[in-house]
Amino acid sequence: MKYVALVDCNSFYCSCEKIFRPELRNRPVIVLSNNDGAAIAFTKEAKALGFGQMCEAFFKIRDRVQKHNVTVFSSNYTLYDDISKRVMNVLREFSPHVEVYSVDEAFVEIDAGPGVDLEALGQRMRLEIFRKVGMPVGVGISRTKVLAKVANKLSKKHTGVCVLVEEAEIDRALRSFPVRDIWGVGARSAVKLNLIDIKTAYEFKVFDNPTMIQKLLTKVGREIQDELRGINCLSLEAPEDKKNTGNSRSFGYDLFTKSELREALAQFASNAAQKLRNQQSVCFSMSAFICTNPFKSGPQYFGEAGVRFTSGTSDTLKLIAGAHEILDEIYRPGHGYKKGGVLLNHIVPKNECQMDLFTSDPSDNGPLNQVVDVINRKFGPHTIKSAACGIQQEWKTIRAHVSRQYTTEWSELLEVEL
DNA sequence: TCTGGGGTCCTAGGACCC
DNA sequence: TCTGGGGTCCTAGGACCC
Repeated sequence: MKYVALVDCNSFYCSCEKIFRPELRNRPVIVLSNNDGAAIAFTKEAKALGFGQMCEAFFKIRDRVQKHNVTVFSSNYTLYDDISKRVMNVLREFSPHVEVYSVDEAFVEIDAGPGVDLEALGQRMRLEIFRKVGMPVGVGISRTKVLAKVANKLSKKHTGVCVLVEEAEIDRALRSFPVRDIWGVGARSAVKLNLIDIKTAYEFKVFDNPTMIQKLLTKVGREIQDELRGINCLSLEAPEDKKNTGNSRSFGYDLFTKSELREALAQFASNAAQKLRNQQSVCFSMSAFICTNPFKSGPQYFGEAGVRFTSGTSDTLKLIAGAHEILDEIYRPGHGYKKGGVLLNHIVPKNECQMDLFTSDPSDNGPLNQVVDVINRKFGPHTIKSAACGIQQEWKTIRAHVSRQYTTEWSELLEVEL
């Protein structure tokens, strides 16, 4: 019999920070977004103090944070990515079929004979992950992905593991489970369902009018309904190459000059190009945008445009040139720009790339990009880069409370006093 | 002063083809 | 007054996820 487990890390970003700061055990911790702008992750101790509203502006809660002596971190994605990889590797010891769904959660296919104690299996997963990585997780086990998500949510209230396999126990759980909390049912869909008097997951499960569900929630909604009934519609997926990718950031302060924006967009284009090369792909078009700060009063501006390439490319220099071409088109003097970004579209694997009639080699600047990648992999990102990205990068994101690269930089390893 | 970043999928409608 | 029928591809927009 096949089951699916959803394993997700508790307060993932905060828990990553706490691994290396044992004195913070049972203490309130908050992690901030890029630019230290908003609070995005909270430990349960922080939530108990009344924090926990996702994306709340940091400046609005700063006083309360100090008053309650909450420890604050800037986000340290290098660290979080590395811890994430370690957690996923432990899960692979339990099953060959692991779908990494996000940085902090994964679906695990479990092939278990009758009589296997799923509860005990879930507990073993928790223990192993905590022992090997130091990360607390919750485990939900059921028959479909959607049900495993439900079980996972309930696991937080229990012992960290929740198994929903028997029809009767599934129904009991669904009866007190709001539709809005179902994976895939967002705010909009929940309103539509409430309007036809469907408030709980159980009412959704037994609502027998597929045409109506199709009309209200499209095919997506119908599949969720089937999954609630124990019918597998969403199988575990192998990781696929990204179909779109990009890089965007808020700036540390408002940018007014074109030259600053040129630097920033060059950096975003470089980062995006790097992602593309990491997955052995090329893109045929790109777009870029710059915009003003929507939280400020006064005239707003959002400028966006795109360029196409006659042949697929993942060349940093070509993408930087593309970003600059777009900037010439969309830049309007006089505005203070708060954010910008670069998006790469029409991505295909390099070896399936259609060549154009006039270019003999699709890997433009191939050797140059290759050697740049090798150097940066060995000596750290940004060791070598295009001068267009600037040296000082004054526009860069503010990270006043960032922790060390404990696991990815020799110079920042944890020191232990004996 | 200060307000995140990066994705996926589905559908409707327009452009275009014969 | 009356103006074909059948198809594909692309894009924008909506909704959702973490």
